Amino acid sequence: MDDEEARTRLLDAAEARFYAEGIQAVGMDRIRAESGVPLKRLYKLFPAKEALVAGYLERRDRRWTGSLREAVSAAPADPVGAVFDWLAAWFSEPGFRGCAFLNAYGELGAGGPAAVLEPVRRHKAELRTLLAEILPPGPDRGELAEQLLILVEGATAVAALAPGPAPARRAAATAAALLRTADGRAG
Amino acid sequence: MDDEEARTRLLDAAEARFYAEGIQAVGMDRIRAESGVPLKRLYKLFPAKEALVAGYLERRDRRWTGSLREAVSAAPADPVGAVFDWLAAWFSEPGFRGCAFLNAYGELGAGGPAAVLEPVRRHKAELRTLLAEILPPGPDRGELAEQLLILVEGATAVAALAPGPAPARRAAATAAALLRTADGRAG
DNA sequence: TTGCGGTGAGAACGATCGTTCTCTAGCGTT
DNA sequence: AACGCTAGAGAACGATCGTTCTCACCGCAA
Repeated sequence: MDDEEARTRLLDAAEARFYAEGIQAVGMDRIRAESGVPLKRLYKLFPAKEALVAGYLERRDRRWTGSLREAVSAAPADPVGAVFDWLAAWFSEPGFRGCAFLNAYGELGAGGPAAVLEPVRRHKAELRTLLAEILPPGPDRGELAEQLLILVEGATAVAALAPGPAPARRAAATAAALLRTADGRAG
Repeated sequence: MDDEEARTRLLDAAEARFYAEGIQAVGMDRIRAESGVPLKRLYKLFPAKEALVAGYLERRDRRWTGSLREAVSAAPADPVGAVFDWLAAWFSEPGFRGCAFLNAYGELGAGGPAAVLEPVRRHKAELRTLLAEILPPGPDRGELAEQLLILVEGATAVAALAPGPAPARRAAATAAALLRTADGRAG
């Protein structure tokens, strides 16, 4: 097992445990046991738990945002609908437990380590950008993107406590009403 | 200092620290130091940390829901608008850091102690009920309440990372669009 | 064969956690 | 004055945390 594979196994274990049980609730020894990577190597690749948490969030962000971006690209006729379809599938995955980034932020607080807070902020900035990109250009674009963001976050928060596609469907219906109204105002 | 006052001071300290820093990050000794209540009395009033956390969430739920309910009652002409005005004020409070219940749920996970999970679920059920009550009767009432809930949760989640009244204002505008559309469909 | 740098397994360390125990000081009753 | 009860202050306990250290073992250059 080379460093690359060890790194992957560590991040796999970290993501599974941190997301399911919370960050503080999972010790480094659990990561070692679940990944099969010796503690010494763990600390060579991630010099402290903080680095492992940051690595977990950064990799999850790349995968999450990349997957959403793919889904949007695959449906150029209705990118907004694609976002909520994608959310519905995500909410239905076994073990879904809300947004990993908001969970981490809620757990660590605003005074948490910068190496952890920064991926959280970057993740939300990327989501904001993506939502703006799928809206038609116009003076309301930024404002509408912010409103879409609220719908996405709201559906995710509601689904965190009651998993399933329903919150995504409801948010999609709300988004449709919102965009219809905006169209009316614009045209 | 009788038991009643000790209890209040303990819950005050617990709420301040747990909300600001997270539950696992705050030890019982910090609660003792901040409240001025001896450890022995603390454990007499709350036999374990779990009980203190449950007490914190339950009291916060009563205060939070009660305050929102008051604001709604005071504006019978526009109760939905009152909800988002109330949210805007909440988001602007110093130290605002999102929904205490979702933060606790995210931190403790679905496998957390029932004494903690139950107040979280009850809080969300109460909010759902309150939102349904302020909507005009009709076949869409339940569905609209769920959509309002998504807007409330979404605004709260967005404001958690960027405090201020803006997310509440945007959610209010979205709610207005939603209700206008629903009116059109109904009448 | 001898030495050596690096690795794995896991013990060890100091800190901190939730919780309990010890000891003492005060107070009301007789 | 002597007693028993309660409560405060804080030490103590066992567990667990993040992190480091020990030591035996390996592959490989001379």
